[in-house]
Amino acid sequence: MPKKIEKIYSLQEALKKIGKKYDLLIIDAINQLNGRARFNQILTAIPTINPRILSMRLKDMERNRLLTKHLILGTPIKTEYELTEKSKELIEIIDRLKQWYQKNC
Amino acid sequence: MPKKIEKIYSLQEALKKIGKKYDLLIIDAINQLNGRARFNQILTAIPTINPRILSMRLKDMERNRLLTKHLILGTPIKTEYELTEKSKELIEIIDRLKQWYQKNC
DNA sequence: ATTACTAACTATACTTTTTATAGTTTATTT
DNA sequence: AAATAAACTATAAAAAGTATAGTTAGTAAT
Repeated sequence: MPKKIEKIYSLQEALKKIGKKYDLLIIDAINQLNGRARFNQILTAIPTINPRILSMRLKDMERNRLLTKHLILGTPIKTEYELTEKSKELIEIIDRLKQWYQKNC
Repeated sequence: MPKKIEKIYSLQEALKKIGKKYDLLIIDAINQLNGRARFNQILTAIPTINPRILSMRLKDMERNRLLTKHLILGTPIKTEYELTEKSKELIEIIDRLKQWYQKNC
C-alpha cells in the first residue's frame, strides 16, 4: 500500500494489528504483571480466553513486534512474554479506554 | 456485576461496547462526515464492510447510546446516524490509535 | 399504467474466527 | 513407574463476518 493512502486508512490498519478480540487485553494483562508474564499467568488473568486462542495471538503479536518471547530453560521449561516499546505505547490508550468506560457506562 | 469488580474488568467491558471489528471504524467514518451520516455514506466510507454487518452494528450501537438515529421523511425516506456525546469522547482515542500506527508501523 | 430509480435494508449460503474440552510433550520429582 | 508442571495442540461446535442477490416504499419518467 502506498504511503499516501496509508494515512487515510491508518485506523483500519492499526486495528489490523491490535483490533482482534484479545489483543489489548493481553497487552493490559502483561502490563499489570510488570511488563513480563508467563503463558499461564496471562491465561489466568483473562478468564474468558482459551489456550488455543492465547497461543495463536501470542505468536501473531510476536511476529508483529508487540511482544518478545523469552525461553527460560530448566524443568519444566518456561516462557515469558515481554512488552516491546511499540506495545508499551498502547498502555496510555488502553487507560483512556478504561476511563471512557468508567465515565460513560 | 458489582461496582468493585467492574473496575478491574473495565477494559474488557469497554471492549464489549466498542471492540467489535467495525465499531471504531463506524464512529470514525461518521466523525469524518461531520458527526452525522447516512447509511450509504458509511457503507462507502468503509470499503470492506457489507450492508448486513453495517445494519446490525448500527442497531447495536444505537441501543448502546453510541449513535442516535434520525428518520428523514420524504422520498426516498432517508436515515441519518449521529454521534452522541459518549461516542464523541472516543474520537481522541481513535486519533491516538492512528498516531500510534503512523509512528510504529 | 407500466417501468425505472433510489435509499435502506433483509435473506441465504458460505467462510473465518472463537469456544469448549480433552489430550500431548518434555523433563523432573516421588 | 507414576505423578506433576508448563506450555501448548487437536477436534468439533458455535459465533461472527462475507458475498451476493433480493425486498420495500414511494416517486418520476415513458
